[in-house]
Amino acid sequence: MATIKDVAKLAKVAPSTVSRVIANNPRISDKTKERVRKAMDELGYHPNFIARSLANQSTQAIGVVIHSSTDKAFQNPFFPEVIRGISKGAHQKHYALHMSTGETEEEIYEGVVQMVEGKRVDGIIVLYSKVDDKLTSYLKDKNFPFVIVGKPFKDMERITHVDNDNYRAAKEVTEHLISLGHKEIAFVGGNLNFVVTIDRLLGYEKAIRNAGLEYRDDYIVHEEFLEEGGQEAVKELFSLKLPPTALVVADDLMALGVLNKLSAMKIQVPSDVSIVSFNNFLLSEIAFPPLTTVDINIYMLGCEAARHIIQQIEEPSEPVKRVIVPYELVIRQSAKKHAGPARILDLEA
Amino acid sequence: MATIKDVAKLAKVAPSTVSRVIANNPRISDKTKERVRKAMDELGYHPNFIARSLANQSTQAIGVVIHSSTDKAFQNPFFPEVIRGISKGAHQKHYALHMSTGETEEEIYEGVVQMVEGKRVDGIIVLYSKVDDKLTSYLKDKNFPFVIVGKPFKDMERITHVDNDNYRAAKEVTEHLISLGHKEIAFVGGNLNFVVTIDRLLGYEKAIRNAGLEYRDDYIVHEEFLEEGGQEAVKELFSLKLPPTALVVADDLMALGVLNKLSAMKIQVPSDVSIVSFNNFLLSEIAFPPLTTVDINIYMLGCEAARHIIQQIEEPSEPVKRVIVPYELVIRQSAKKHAGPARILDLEA
DNA sequence: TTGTATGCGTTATCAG
DNA sequence: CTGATAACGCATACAA
Repeated sequence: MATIKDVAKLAKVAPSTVSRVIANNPRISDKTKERVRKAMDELGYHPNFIARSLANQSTQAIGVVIHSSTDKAFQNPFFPEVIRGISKGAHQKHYALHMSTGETEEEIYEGVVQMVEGKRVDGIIVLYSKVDDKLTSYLKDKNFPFVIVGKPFKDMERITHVDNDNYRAAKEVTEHLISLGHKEIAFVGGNLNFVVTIDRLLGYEKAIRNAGLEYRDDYIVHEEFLEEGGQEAVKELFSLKLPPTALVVADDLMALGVLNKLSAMKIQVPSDVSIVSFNNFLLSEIAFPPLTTVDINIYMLGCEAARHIIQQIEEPSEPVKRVIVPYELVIRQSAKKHAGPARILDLEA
Repeated sequence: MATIKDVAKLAKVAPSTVSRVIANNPRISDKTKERVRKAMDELGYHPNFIARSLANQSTQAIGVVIHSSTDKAFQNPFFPEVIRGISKGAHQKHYALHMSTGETEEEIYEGVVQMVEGKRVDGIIVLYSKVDDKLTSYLKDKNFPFVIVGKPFKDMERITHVDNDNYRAAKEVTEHLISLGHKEIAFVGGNLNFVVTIDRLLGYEKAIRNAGLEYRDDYIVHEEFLEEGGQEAVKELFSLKLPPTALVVADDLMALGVLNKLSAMKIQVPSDVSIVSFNNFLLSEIAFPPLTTVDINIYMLGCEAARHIIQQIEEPSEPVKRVIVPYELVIRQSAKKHAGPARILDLEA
């Protein structure tokens, strides 16, 4: 394989000159540039990235960290979509992606330490945010460039992150349900260790309280995924003396699970119960009924994360930033005006 | 940051000795090993991966190539699941993953060339297989280690690949439908440029012909995704003089789209029409009705791909291999015995 | 069993 | 504008 020296020899210049041609250094005459370039393709020369990285102390690669791959939620389409966004942002600046996953939390932590200490990446994007995360603390202590997709559990003003305003989105979506005449609104969320779940729950609560509705603990359900356990959860929700007429579900995939259980229980959506959820995956459009959902713009989340980590890498003095990606309520057919008993109550009032 | 020299100095040995300790070279006395190790953690030393790569001519990283990220199919859960498998296989052997994506086909091709020529990876896993693929030819010509997930379009016996027997799976699943009494069976597939689509179509055809049923062109529909266009496709299928009573759908996500259109058209699954599909995503279980589908074991597909590319990297004389991952027909509720007019025909016969 | 010297392919510093 | 030369951090052949 041709090296810089071979090119130098063929073009009858010094290796350093070739290096400068690669960098398109303006202090090289056009004539020699020409000559060197000719030699380069004559030899099919491509610079060795590893050698360059060593000399440069920069890899042009950004590390991507995802939570444990054993997690069922891993099959969530959030992942490919955010990667797609990251790729876009990274590609523009000629950065590549580097991943080191593991099964256990400890394994992934070790993997990240390896990539940081081993200098395999210039910066890191953490694709989740959870309570008391060891990794975040490590990165912060090391003062290694990183950004979080989501809201940091702590040190928010000291960690660059890109997030949606999940609190407001949840509030808004709940208010949407309220404006539709619903009063019995339940919340079906995911793992409370993730900050996003907390935010959405809080937004839901705020809307409920603002509207003067009762905030009931038995209307709050948390499930990793709507399989066995979740089945029970939904069943319980609808065996309450006062079952909900509407559901705020934390994620489209979960909403799909809810839809399934409901169908099995002969409960119709949206005529018997309305559902709104989050994320707007491709599948939320092809669900039946198509889901009314909050489009959180996952692609942009990824793209911005990439742009900002690169900014931080290339300009270390860059201040900490909080990037809020806009969301949009996409009205489809899973939520509609409440037309049950509660309405009658309305008329009586 | 501490280097090997600092450790050497502190432990009062030569740098080369430290290097040998890292490699756990048996020719170093336990006593000095001890001393060096102590120095290592005293300094918080971690080897520099880049430097090591340069000296070694090996990066311990494997490149992962996915098809154009603009593709809608990118949101397909196949992706995270196969990555999960790859991670598993790679992690065991201490390999990391490297990705370089692009929007256009040309961009991703260039990205791969960069990672190959730039020596950023030791081998490559190509996560798709399509007709006349430029990339495959390049890798083959370069004689660079790579494996394909799927069946190579050509040079099958000269390219290591891991695949399902999609032909047989499709045949079997079609026969399942036939055994259920269906005679009007349509095929809803994806892009015919992908070998997997071709294989599944062929298996379907074989089963149809074996059973002495008519192979009808108007029963074959191809859609990227069941959005606008697909809506039409399904509609047309069911406006035929003799509409199908069962559908073989090439992918669960598409099946979900079909389910949606059918619901909208008031066609019931499985009472009016049966559906079987492929992949067994998480969502196929939570669809309504839960999908009868072929579990192609995506995780194992990824895991085996990783294992074999690593084998090929570490043992270049390793022969070309064809790895067939088993599939399994998962019977759920989207397909059942045919009980319509065709049955009456049976009785008449 | 350990140390010395050299190379991996670039970039950067300093002369000229 | 261009050429030597020294890093970058580690591995390894050869010596001892």
